[in-house]
Amino acid sequence: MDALHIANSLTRQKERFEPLNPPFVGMYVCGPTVYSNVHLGNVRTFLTFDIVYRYLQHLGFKVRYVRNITDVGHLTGDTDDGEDKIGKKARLENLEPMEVVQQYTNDFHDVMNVFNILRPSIEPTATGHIVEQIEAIRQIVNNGYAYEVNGSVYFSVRTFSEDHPYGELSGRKIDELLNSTRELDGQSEKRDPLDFALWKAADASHLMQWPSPWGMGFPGWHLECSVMSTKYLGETFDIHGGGMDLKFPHHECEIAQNVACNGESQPVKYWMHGNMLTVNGRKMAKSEGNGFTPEELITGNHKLLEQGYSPMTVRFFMLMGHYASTLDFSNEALQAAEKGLAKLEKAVETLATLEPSTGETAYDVQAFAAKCSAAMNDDFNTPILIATLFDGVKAVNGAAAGRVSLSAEDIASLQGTFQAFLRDVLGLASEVSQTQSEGAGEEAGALLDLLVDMRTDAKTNKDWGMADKIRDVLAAQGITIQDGKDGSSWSRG
RNA sequence: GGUCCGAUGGCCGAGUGGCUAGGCUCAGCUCUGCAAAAGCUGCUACAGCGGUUCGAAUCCGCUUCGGACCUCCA
Repeated sequence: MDALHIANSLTRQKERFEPLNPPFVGMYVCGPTVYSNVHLGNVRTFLTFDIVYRYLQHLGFKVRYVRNITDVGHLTGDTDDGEDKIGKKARLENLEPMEVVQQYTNDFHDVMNVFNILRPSIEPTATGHIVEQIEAIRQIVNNGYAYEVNGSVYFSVRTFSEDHPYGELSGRKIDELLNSTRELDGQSEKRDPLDFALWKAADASHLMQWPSPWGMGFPGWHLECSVMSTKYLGETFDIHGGGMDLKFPHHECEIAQNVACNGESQPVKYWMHGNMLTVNGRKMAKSEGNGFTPEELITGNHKLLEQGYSPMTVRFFMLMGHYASTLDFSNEALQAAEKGLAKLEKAVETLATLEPSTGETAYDVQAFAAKCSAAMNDDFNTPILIATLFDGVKAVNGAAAGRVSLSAEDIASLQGTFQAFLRDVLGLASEVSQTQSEGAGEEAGALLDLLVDMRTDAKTNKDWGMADKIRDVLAAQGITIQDGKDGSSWSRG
C-alpha cells in the first residue's frame, strides 16, 4: 500500500489514514492502573502503540501522544465491596496511597525503558484531573444524561440512547445487554442496570476521596479517559487505542460520556485495539496468575521459563505477530525469536563493513525500501516488515559472500532502510552496542582485534592448538569468532 | 445463556479467490584445518463436512474445538 491504512475497530474496516488536522495527529492510549507491577500482556499493548507512534513520526506527522496513568483505583475484583483498589493495596502494605502510586509508576516507567518503548508526549494522571472530571459530570447532568443518588452520580444509558447511538463500537444492543446483565451487589441505587457510575460517594474508610458538589467521593472508572483526551486532544481527535479487553464497557462508556458532555457525534476517528498475549491459549492476566513480570522474563526465573530472554528478543517476538491477533507465549517461540534477531543483527553488522562491488547480480534496494513501507502502511503489519527485512539480510549476506553486487549507493541505501525500519520504526535497539558502550569498549575491542590477528597467524602456521585455544577462551567470554573468506572477525553474543 | 473472534506445515506466525510469506527446528549438501557463521536443497500446511466458482486456506452453510467480552472482574 502506498498510503497508511488502519483497521478501524469502530467501522470494522481498513481505512486510509487521514488526520483531522494534518500534519498534526492526536493519539490517546489507555495507560496502566498503577496498583501492581505491569506484566507482559500490558507491555504488548503499549508496544503496539509505540509502533504506531514511531511509524506516524517516521511518516512525518507531528504526533501528540497522550497516555494516562490511572492512579485512582477501581473496585476490587475479589470482593466487589466497593473498596478502592489502590486504597486497599495501601492498607495492606501500610503505605500512603500516593506512595503506592509512585512506586508502581516508577516500575512502569522502568519497564517501558527496558523495552525501548518511547515516552508519550503527555502522561496525565487521573488524580491530577479531579476538577475537570467534576466539571464534566456537571455538564453531563445538566445535559440530562446523568442523575444523582445518595452522593453518587450515574450515567443514564437509556436516556442517552434515546438521543444518540450506544454500543456502536462493541456491537452491542441495549436489549441484549439488559438480558445478560448480572445482578451485582450494591447496585440498587442505579435506576437501570445498564447505568454506570460517574462519581461514587466514599465513606470514611476510603483512603482516596475528594470533595465534590455531591459530597466526598471519587470519580468513576471510565471518566478520566474522556476528560483527559478531550483536554489535551480536543473534542474530536484522530486515534484512540487500548487493549481489546477495554473495548467494552470502558471505551463504549467513554464515547457515551464524550457525546453526552459536548454533543459531538463521534469523538474518535480511528479506534485501534491490540489483542491479548496468551499463555497456553489463555489471556495473560493478573487474575489468572499466569503473568510474567519483565524481570522474571529477563532472568528466566519463573517456573514456565527455560531460560532468560533479553528485552529486545521479547520485543522482536511480539512484533513477529500482528497486533490484532492473539499471540501465544512459549519458550520455543521466544527461542526462535532470539535466533532470528541475532541473524538480523549480524547482517546489520556485516552491512556496516561491506565494500562496494560491481557485478551482474544487483539487488533492488529501492524495491526493498518500498516493500518495508508497504508492510507498515498495511495496518502496521510488522510480521511482513520483518519478513521483508530478512530479504535484505539475504542480500547483505550474499554481498558479503561475493554473490550479490552492491554499489556504494546501494549499501548506503540499505543502511538507511535498516536504520529507519529496524531501529526507528520497530524500535529494536542494538543490544551489542549497548553492552559495549558500558565499559571500556574501545580498549577491549583493540585487544580482541589483536587476539584475532594472533589467531590468524597461528592458523597460517597451522598451529591449530593455539588457534582453537584463542577461539575457545573468547567463546567462554561470550565472544564469537567468525572465519570468512577475507579473514576472521569477532562479535559478542 | 448472549455477542464477537479464531482454528495454517515439527513450533511460532503472515496471507481473503489463481502468484515463494518469513523466522525457528530437523535432514542433506557447499564453504572451512575442525567448528561456527553464511549459502543451497528438502520436509510444500491451511480443523472436519457440504456448497458457490473455471479455480478456495481465502466466499457461504453446518459440525467440532478454543478464546475474549457481557457495566465497574482493566
